[in-house]
Amino acid sequence: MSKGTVGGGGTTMLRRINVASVLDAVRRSAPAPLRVAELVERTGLARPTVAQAVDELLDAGWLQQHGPDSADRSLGRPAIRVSLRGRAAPVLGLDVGPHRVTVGVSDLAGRKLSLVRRSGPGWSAQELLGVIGEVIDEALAEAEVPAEDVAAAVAASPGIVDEHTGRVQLVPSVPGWSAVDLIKHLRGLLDCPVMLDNDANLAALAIAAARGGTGTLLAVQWGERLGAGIVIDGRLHRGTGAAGEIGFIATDTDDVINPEDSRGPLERAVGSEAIAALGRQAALDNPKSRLAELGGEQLDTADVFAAAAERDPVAQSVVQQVARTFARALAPSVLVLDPTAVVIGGGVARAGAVLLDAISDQLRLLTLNHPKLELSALAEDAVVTGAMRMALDEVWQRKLPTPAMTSTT
Amino acid sequence: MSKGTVGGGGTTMLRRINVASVLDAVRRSAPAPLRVAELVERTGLARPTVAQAVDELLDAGWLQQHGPDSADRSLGRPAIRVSLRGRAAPVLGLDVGPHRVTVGVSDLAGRKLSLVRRSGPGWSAQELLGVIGEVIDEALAEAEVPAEDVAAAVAASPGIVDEHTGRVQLVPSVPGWSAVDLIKHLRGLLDCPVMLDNDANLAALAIAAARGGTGTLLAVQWGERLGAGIVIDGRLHRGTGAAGEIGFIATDTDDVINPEDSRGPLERAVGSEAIAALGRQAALDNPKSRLAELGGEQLDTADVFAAAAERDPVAQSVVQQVARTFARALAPSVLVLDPTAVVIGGGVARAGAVLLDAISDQLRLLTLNHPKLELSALAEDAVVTGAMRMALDEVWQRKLPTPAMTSTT
DNA sequence: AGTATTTACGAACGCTCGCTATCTATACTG
DNA sequence: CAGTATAGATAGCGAGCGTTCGTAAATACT
Repeated sequence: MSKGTVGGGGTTMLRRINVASVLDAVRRSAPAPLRVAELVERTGLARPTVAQAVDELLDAGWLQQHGPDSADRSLGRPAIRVSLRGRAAPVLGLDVGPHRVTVGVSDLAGRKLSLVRRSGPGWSAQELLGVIGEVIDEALAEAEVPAEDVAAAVAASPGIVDEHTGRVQLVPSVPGWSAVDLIKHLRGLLDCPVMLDNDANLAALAIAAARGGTGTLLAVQWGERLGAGIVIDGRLHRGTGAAGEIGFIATDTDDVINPEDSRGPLERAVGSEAIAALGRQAALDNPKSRLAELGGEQLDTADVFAAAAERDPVAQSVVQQVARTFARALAPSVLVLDPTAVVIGGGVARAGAVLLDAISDQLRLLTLNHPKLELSALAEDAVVTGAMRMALDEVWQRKLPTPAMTSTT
Repeated sequence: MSKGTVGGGGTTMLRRINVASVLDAVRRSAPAPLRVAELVERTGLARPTVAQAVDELLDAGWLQQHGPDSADRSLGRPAIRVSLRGRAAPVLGLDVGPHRVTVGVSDLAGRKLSLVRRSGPGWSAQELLGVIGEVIDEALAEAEVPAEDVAAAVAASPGIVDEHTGRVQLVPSVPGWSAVDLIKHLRGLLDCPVMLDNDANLAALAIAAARGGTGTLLAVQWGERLGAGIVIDGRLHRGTGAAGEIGFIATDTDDVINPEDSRGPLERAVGSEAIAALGRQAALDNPKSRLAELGGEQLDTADVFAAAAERDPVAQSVVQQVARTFARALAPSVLVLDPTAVVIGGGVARAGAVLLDAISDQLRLLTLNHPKLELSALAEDAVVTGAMRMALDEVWQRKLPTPAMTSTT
């Protein structure tokens, strides 16, 4: 450890700080271009200082110059305006699932340059690696970004991810997936920092970014499996690496976790598969119900919520039971975390208000401060958006304090 | 207009940064005095820079000069050594409870200057204010610190504390306490920044500081009531203000929270009062047990654990039941937070290994990553220590200009 | 159409600060 | 009592920021 926390030094360090300050100000107002005068205002620096910093950043390729805005009809000499040159450091986000691979490319300002999704009927681990490569190529081509320009990449994988080794534990559905070192594979393709994280974590990051502001967010991904991500003041909470694994919460007083089983008690109780099973049983018990009509033999999770929305009492009772189980499982965490909001995403979130209201009613009985309960607005793009978001954060964290290197492109 | 985001500026800002860097280095090695050469090493600055900074800090009273260490027999001219002058900014910590008021005074380096505790048989709100004033005076006198020198004060109160207004909700045992604006009262006495926080939060802060390092800590205070504090990488997690209220976790599938009741389900189930009641019932049912022998009519919580430690099966079964209820209540939060360690403090923590092992066994069945389970080493001083700690953090945060950019999103 | 006004860019000057290098001070060693 | 090793003080240099003044480019007014 050379220097402590506060990076001091000579005047060149001071200039770095000021350049970083200017760059940061531009980033904050992205994608709106800024005039130099505005930068002076926002950074509190003197004009020559800002001008010099802007020159340097233009040279290094971090900023791009705009012509005067024709719509801006103000008095005096028109100001030149600068904005982030997004292509300076495009980032890659991956969402790798057993049946679907999604790759997104985003520029430095957070603009989505491309998004490519490919579905398949359950790949093997080896096939999956091939598909990943193809989809990455496709997404980069569509975004017109050369592979060597990519500044950071983040991949989302289900299961519990070890932040450091990049290894994945507890993965369902893809045989041999935990043996694959996805990070190493991606490093071979990309030659840039590559990180791997839990899909629920990344979805939470995306949702938190979309909501904006500070506070604590508990973002639940509810599909066949259940996971959650926790974002506190914009930063992901990882714990020792397995934070947010709500799928393993016990629902019954006799439940215990079997480490061999890749699914946890709560997932078995209220995962989408379980909801469908409950619906089928209820339909069998009540053959004349709307639920039985709607679903027939291959009754689906969606059918349960559809029937409940039509006020079918049989379906409503199923939803009630699901909501109750879920709320009772989540309530302790809500009490302990006391989040600003709880957002539900994933396949089950399509159920809409029927489920949300039922959960909200139950949760109100079990918590002190009742957090806002919402459905995720990002739908299935949440994970890949969060992956890009994290990659962007990585780039900024590495580039902001030291924008010294002049990467001439 | 403040300086926006990142603190940049002229050379005077640079000097402030460097001075802060030096001060920070001294603080980190407190209470050990440092030679200038060591400061040069640690800060990475040049000697004249450090020397100038040290001069400035000596003038301002933040540092004090030591004579050469007679024990340090090294060659050459002996180095002058400097250390934090703790009296530069002493802080006050208060632990206000219904039956006991504790006030501690700490110097800038974290050394305890005085600790005064006064107990009484349940004060009214008005009496409590008077007692607080007296104990503060006493503690300040013992520490030989004039009241006007106090740089910050933090008070701990049970109940849920609103960080901003300083109002307290859900306070038991002290009639009219929630109507009192303790912060305002203390500001009248002290003329320095005053903050108020939950006692469990502050205890957690103290325990986290004692443990050191990073990671997530869940610190449970287990007495008649149950509360917990969460410390993530040294920083307290507050949520919207009521984080850590584990006492309100439901234990039964039919439990609901009654907002009128100041005690929650878990407190009613395994609070010290409840443990004693369980013990009494078990003793009645098994009059020949060691538990019944030990406890007699006014059987206490301590008796239950003592009998269990002597392997009395009746008492052990009570402990088992308590541990099981507690572990089942806490397990969801452990899954979600995935803490590095869970530390149990408060009166019940005196039970020792008997309880801890039982909880650990239960928790192992219900969680994925099993956190370290420990007893708090700080005993009853935890809360006031945490209060002083938070006051210190406040002082440092205000005094150290921190240009380490906190890139939040 | 010409002039005044407004706004912003650009360059020169002075100031502060930190770094390098040198010199002086002090105590232990032989 | 000289030699040596370590630490503290001092002068010169360079880098960067801030202030001030002059200049360029557009619009508004007469």
